[in-house]
Amino acid sequence: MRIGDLAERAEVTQRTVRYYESIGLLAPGKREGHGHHYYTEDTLARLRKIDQLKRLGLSLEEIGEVIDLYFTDPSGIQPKQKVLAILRKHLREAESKIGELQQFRSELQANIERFEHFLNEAQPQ
Amino acid sequence: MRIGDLAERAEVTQRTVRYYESIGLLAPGKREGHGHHYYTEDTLARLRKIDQLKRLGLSLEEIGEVIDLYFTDPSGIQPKQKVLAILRKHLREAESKIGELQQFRSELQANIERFEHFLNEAQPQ
DNA sequence: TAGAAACATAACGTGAACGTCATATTTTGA
DNA sequence: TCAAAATATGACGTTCACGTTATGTTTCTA
Repeated sequence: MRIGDLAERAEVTQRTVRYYESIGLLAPGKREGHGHHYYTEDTLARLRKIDQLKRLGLSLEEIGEVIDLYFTDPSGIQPKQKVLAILRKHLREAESKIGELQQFRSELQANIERFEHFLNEAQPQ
Repeated sequence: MRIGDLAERAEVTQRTVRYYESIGLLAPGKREGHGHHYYTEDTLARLRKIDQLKRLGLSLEEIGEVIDLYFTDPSGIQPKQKVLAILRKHLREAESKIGELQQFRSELQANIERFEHFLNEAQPQ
């Protein structure tokens, strides 16, 4: 199939397909000479796997580190272990961000109180 | 004074001064003809006020919305009220982000458990 | 009155994942 | 066979606050 069909079936834009090709996430479709690119069902499966991993919150770079395993490890264990490690890292990062935001929030609250206090002094009543 | 002194006393780079001028946060220093720009203590005070507001977490755009009040309202009440409104908005945004991150964290935890479960089934022992 | 120091201005780079033209070529359908 | 549809390729835009060259001009100092 050509890029139009591929993109439609994968529910992405043609731009996305080309972008993935440009960053090496997807092999460019084969072609004869300088004509159009032709893709197979394998490319479609790969695009769908990419989307699935994106929905888990992986970046394209992280997806690039695991995607090949999905198509080389027949047991499916290796890719899942790697994804698991990435998810655990994300969990740590999320918890760290939550902590930072909570810190930021309490600083904000303190500053708000300072301003409120000042304005109450300046404008009694 | 010229930009070198100004930047040094304000503890910013010359690039920062010029950037602020380019986005209208700072009036360009006066000059005669095509020579150098000359600044006064007022500019220095303005840069210090900008820095102070940055440390409260305001973006340059938000600072642009309040900075003039600091130099036109002698009571200082108006700018503080506006900053207070912005800080309250930041507080709401921070709380919202915390909520989203907590949601994200629990989704991550659920996914991690799924993966762990699968891997335990596949590789008993 | 040079050479040095300071300054002015322009322009690209940073990060992620594409969106959105613009232009040129290929393939298809009548 | 010729126009229309699809595709290929390139390049700029998006967010924020500047950092970092690069090149040319002005001011200062010995």
